[in-house]
Amino acid sequence: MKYIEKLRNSGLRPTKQRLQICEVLFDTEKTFHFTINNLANKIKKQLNNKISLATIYNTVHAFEKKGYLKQIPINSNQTYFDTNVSDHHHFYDLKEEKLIDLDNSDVGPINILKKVNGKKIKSIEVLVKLED
Amino acid sequence: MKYIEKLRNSGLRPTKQRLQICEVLFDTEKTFHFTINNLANKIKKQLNNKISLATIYNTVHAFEKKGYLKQIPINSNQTYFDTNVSDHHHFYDLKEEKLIDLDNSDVGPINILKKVNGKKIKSIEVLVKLED
DNA sequence: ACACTTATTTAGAATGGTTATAAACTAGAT
DNA sequence: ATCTAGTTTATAACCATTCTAAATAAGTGT
Ligand SMILES: [Mn+2]
Ligand SMILES: [Mn+2]
Ligand SMILES: [Zn+2]
Ligand SMILES: [Zn+2]
Repeated sequence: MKYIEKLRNSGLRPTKQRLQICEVLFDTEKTFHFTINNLANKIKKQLNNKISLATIYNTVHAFEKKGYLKQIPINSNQTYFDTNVSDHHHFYDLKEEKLIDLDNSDVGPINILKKVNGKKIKSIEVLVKLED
Repeated sequence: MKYIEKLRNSGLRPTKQRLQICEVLFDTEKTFHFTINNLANKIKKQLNNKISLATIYNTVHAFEKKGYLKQIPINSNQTYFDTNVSDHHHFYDLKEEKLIDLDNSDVGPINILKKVNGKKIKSIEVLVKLED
């Protein structure tokens, strides 16, 4: 399996559950945005065996910490994650409650002129809300 | 009282509770960021009478809907609000878990090149995460 | 293959921010 | 003063997320 090495190199044991979650998350043509609930449903459909919700939470957080997933800052009752971990931004369609990727090239270069004493910039994220 | 008209014009009855919350939120030199929990504590300290948590939630949401407060898109277990309703952006200090305003002039002009069929841009919000 | 250690999975309980409920109260209108 | 719709309130319910602790599985050494 192609994810075994990736997991081992990250200090994560390549368990059956993690490998299956990898398939659901990363064996896709395109990257996508999801909530834990979305992911649990997708897993239920695609896989024959059950993975407990606790494991899904654990795995998503482990992958996020290792940089294989990104959390998207957005106000929702559920946390949104992104399998696209490159630097990029988002449209948020308020009516559809859907995220749409904005490549860095779709947003002009962003220059932060203000500095904060002793802190450095870790990330810059742009959220563009859309209405009809 | 200076908030009575403002509330009436918004179709909100100027109740004692709403007027007091207005004072706590808007009778300040500087604008600030808060969670409902923050606000409830501030109210407890500044006021002699009690305002129920339900009323604080109701009022904050009513004010948000009327445009007197802004919700800040950020990943936290609590929702953050802003008494600064002008177009502006934020630093988020990951260690201190604090928001810092970024004026529009602190961020170069942002030009969104991508368009979405039949949708128009409602807002553009930049979140700059800070680490040590 | 076996024993041993440590990581992981799991069901279910607990947590906690937020929202819903429905009864008491109040502002504004007549 | 009376009426009506809006508001406040205590409390319950909701529900995404985290915690717990016991069972299971992976890795390591022999
Ligand atoms: Mn996380
Ligand atoms: Mn709201
Ligand atoms: Zn994305
Ligand atoms: Zn602000």
